[in-house]
Amino acid sequence: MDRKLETRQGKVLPIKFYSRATLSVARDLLGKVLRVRDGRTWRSGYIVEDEAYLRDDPACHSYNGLTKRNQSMFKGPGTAYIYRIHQVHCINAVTRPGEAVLIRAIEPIQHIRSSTNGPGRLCRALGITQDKHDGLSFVDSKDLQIASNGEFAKFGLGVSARVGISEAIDEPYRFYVEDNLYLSR
DNA sequence: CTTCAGATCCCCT
DNA sequence: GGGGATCTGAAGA
Repeated sequence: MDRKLETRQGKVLPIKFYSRATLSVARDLLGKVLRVRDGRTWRSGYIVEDEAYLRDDPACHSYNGLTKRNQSMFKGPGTAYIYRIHQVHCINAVTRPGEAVLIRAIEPIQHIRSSTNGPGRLCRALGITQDKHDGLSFVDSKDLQIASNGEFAKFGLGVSARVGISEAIDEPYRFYVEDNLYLSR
């Protein structure tokens, strides 16, 4: 990997970053680097769209408590929660117990070969699967990380209702980088 | 441009 | 047995 790309990788976010109010974490994840190991290098992109899911939130997978599927949501701040829906994988960053941020779109940085606008598509582009990555820690894992490199340009913060849910459909818990070219839809 | 059905299977009730 | 934090392609306005 050349030096310029090395620099662009940035520093892994500490567990402290995730141990905060989920809405704050969702806002602050915009512009951070999501990366997945691909041999000697990374597949990576800037997070440009995400959604918060809270504990007392009918749209949240943990709303009815701990189950087999959502157990990663209770493994602590900075855990990756990956679930499948309709043959597609989606990735979340866990914050407080039972709360998480769904990553919905990334702007490609490195080794991205297919579209990344949408939670299912970005997981496919990065090679993220439930089998390989569910329950890993973004803080400790050598294969799955979120980092800050300080290079993402200043941006306007967009806020809207969440996408694709049938409960709590009006809550303004979706955050995105205004005018970014890689948003979903 | 927008809406809508279908795919397809794992998880939960 | 029913539905889903999705995606795609087809049809309509």
